[in-house]
Amino acid sequence: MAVTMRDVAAKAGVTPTVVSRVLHNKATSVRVSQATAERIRTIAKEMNYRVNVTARNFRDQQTMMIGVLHGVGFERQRLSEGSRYFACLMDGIVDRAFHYGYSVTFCPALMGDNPGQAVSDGRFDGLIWYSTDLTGRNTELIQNCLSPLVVIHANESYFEGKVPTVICDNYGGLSQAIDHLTGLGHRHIGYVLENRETFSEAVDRAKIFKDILVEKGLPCCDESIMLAEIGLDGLRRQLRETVCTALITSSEKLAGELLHEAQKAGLRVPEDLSIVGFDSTEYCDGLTPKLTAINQPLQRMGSAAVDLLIAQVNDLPLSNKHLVVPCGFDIRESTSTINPTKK
Amino acid sequence: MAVTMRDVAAKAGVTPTVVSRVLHNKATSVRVSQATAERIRTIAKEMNYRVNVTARNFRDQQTMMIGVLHGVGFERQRLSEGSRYFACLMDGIVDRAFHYGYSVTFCPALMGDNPGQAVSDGRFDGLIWYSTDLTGRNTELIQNCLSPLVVIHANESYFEGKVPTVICDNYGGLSQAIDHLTGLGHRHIGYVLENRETFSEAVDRAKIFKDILVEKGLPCCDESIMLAEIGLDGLRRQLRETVCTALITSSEKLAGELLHEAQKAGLRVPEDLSIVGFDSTEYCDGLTPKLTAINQPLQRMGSAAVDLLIAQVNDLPLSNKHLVVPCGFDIRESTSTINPTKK
DNA sequence: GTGAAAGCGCTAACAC
DNA sequence: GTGTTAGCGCTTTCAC
Repeated sequence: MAVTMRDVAAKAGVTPTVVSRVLHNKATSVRVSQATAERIRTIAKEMNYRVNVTARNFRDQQTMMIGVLHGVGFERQRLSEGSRYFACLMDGIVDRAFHYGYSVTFCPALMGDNPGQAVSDGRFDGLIWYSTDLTGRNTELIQNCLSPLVVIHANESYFEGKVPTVICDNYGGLSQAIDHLTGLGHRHIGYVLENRETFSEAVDRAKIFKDILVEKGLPCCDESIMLAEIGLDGLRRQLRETVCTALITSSEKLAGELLHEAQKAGLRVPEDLSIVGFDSTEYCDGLTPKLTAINQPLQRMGSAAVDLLIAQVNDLPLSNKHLVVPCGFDIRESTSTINPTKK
Repeated sequence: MAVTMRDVAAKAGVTPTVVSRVLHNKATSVRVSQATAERIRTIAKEMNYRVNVTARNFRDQQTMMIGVLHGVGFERQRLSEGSRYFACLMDGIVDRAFHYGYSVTFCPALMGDNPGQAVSDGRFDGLIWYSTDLTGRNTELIQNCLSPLVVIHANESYFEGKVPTVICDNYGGLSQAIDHLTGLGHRHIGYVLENRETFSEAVDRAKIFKDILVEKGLPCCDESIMLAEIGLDGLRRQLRETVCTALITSSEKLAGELLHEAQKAGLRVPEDLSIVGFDSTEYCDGLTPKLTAINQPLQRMGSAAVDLLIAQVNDLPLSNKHLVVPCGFDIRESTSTINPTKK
């Protein structure tokens, strides 16, 4: 097997303690003779000794690893297909974790149906929870978790302010989208979200959306909020029958599906219907037409979550443990003025 | 801190050994009285005991983790931008690793400039090396690595057959591309690769490409192989002056850049120039025109690498430790018959 | 300046 | 059926 410190010590005629001091002691007060130190270093090199980081971490009761999870009730997000939501988040998380010298791990126990053990057994110094579902079981898991953690897509009011959170400025993002659409002449604007009440932030955005409509004096009725029934006749019917001339969706993934369904239903986008997505990753550029979208700065949010997490792990003071990151707005091709020939 | 086995044992009036047996022993011959077992289980539950997986793994001298790295001399691949090359590989790796119960880790020590320590210090049970550079320093690193490993993008002949490898069938892939192009009437076909000799497989493909041209009796000259000088006048000059009516690139990333440069140089694709990429991820669908590409089955290659790795880690016999995965060919929009009006 | 001892949490081997 | 011992590799505390 691999050569250990004991082996080096034996060959150098000293104890492991000395070897440890020579090779790993942080600067101050090494108190080993030059000669011994030199000998040990030479021998270590000859024997090709490498410290066993796992053993050290075990002793130090740390792992230098961050775990990533989404809670239960969902499939793991794909990196290779569809929206780049998760890819953006991961790039942001990994960038920042590396900056601090931490690893980032995909763990089957964490991403399975029952992460209860893995979230608390010490195999991760901290966790980043990018949860779309902040109801029932997931709330419970988060609250009972023993490891330091940060939840992305939750705001301060979740978890009674006890758990650090990162979220984008949904109000600001939706406002920009609505202003853009009204600027193009739209007045009947709808919001479409996944037909699952467990998509917590999508639901929150619906509420915010309605508030903004009211504030701006735009028509706001039952029909302003649509639950997507992707792939079903229901959705196409909704699309054909709605009075809305423009729709904002809760995610770019949903916008992509909506776009597809609208086109299958014979609607032209943006001539007959303007669509605005949420997220605005490169995925939007690949759609036809390219998707105009509220820019949720996912990379920055991932990085910010790591900052919050590392501060927690190291007991650093946090001036604010609930981050709200501003949204941008990226105009592409899926929105336009209302076509007077509609219907 | 977290409650340990010792705590449970104390409360139950037994030794940790018994607790370990009751809670974790695999089925057979537990040899603990029903009563004791029940008592221990109850107490463990009450105390909310969770086994410390890190400690167990340390004792077992394993980590259940797979590390991913690309060797030195490159930046870490982005998941969120450009080609989905790395995203596909990762999805394939993670899928299969999870199937075996292994975690997959991005480790800064592994992805930095000097992975020498991390590749061998036991923090990973195995490594997946997706190396574009199989020259000098990286070859050395791979050969001196103490952890089990698999190299993606290397063929049997690298490392004297000692290191397990996964690669796509470059000959088959390039043949399909060339057949497709000749079928459209092209005879002068070029191959474009990154202008870096360290892109080992890109260089290998150039050789294979020329062999195929010769086999099929197509013109093959110095100009058949072009070194990309993306963003420089050089490339545009190459594009304008080449006799080639169709180009095959060593990667979809390069094809994307080439497409861009060609269009900036005033060439229409595919009317004036047909372009075929390599890889064929969703990235190809997002380009304009959509990129026709040789399909390197990256996800399957990632999964296959994990299979090879796990077999190695567990000392299972391997009938073949050099996998060659067949390529597909995806016709999209960037190839067509030769436009007689060219130039 | 160097060494001995102890312990991180767990489990396998070996008593009894 | 249960306990004792020992050790995975490392580092810190304390003694000399």
